Amino acid sequence: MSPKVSEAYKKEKKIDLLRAAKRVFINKGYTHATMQDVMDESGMSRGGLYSYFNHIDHLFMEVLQFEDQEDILFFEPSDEYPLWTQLTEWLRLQQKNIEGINNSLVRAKAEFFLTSNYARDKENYPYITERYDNIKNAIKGFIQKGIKQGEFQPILDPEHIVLYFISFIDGLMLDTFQLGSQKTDVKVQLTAFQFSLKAMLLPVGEK
Amino acid sequence: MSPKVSEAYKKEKKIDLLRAAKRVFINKGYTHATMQDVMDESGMSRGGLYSYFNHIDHLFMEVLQFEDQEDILFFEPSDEYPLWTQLTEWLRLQQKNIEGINNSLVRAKAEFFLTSNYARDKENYPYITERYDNIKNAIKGFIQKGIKQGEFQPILDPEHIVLYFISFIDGLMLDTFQLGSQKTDVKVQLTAFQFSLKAMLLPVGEK
DNA sequence: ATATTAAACGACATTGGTGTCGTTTTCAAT
DNA sequence: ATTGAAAACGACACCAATGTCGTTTAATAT
Repeated sequence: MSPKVSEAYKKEKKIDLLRAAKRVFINKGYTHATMQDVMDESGMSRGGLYSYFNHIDHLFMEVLQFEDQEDILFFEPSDEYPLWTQLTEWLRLQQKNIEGINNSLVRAKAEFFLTSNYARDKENYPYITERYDNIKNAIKGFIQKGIKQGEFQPILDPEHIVLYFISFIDGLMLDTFQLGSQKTDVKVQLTAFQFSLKAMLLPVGEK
Repeated sequence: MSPKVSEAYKKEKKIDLLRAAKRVFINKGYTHATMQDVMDESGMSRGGLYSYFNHIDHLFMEVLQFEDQEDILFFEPSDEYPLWTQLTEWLRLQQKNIEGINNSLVRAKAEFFLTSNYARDKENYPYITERYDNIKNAIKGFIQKGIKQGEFQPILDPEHIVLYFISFIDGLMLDTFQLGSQKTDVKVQLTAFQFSLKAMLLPVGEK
């Protein structure tokens, strides 16, 4: 009856595997990563690995969830600083983020979203859509808070600004991954974007 | 000595194959397309196909070149209309373009750029970089012409505006491919983008 | 110590695709 | 018609990766 090891042990082991898998996906991307790679990286045997994850898409999706928790938190508005300041701060952070894109899952994610049948089956796996909605709502909430506080006086529908926001960031990531950060000049693009945002949001107290 | 068929015949045959391949890549993307698919679609045998293209990356790159000729032409400025009018016209065209993204090579291209070793080997295959530079220069030339003619009075460095331009369009395409055009609301995003451009370029005679 | 149980192992059959190569077909020159 | 060249064919050997399953190992309860 009694299991050989504790639940905690299995949880730990699984997290080890996820970490190893993440390293593999960062190095090789999604398409070229194999279960064998994860076995090698983690030291786990074939049968062992398959007892935790029955195929690589499953594994990748678990890595994503493991990762995602952090991302949304970015757009929790704080009351300490003006929202516009928080926004520019966020953009500054993104610069570092995107410049270091080769050590992130960005490439693997893009590949996964483009190629995996799981990712592309919106009916049964609404993951991508939900993800998009989550980040959209986080940013929209942020802007709406700014409106309510009288800090922003947007010229365009906030919803539209948000969509535009996301497209730009996604495009910048994609291009930077492909061409390198000095080619795409991440910093100046983010400056141009900040300029656009200012023209759209008209934050008070900004010249 | 004499070849069995004319040069013209071989050229024709090759174009047939490229067309078939293009259909395959539009339907299946890059990663999931196989030489077998192209054989089926074109009716050509295995050996025959391989005598034209020795592997699928080669085939894809030829499809791209075949396709690319059109793309750059978009940004040949005409003297008939104000450049700003041409720009808004171009954006209007892009809307249709991006909304019909499922019948284009956009997905396959993105996959190829992300995953193919040929695409990612910048040293030996500078194709991507050249492509980016070409489109960049086309748009930059367009803007500079506007400056010279006194039609644009940009607030930011035109180079930066162009980089920003490309990122946004790429991001919009990617997101739209993944989520569908009603989800990303292509039209309003392009409107927002137009607004940004206006704020950056300050076209004369536009309120 | 011993028994029990499931975690971990790794050999194996299977799959899906690749690229080659000897053969067949077909066209055009004679 | 006959013949020679090369285009088109398709069987085949090969490879890389998958997922399974019977066996081994090791932690815990007794």
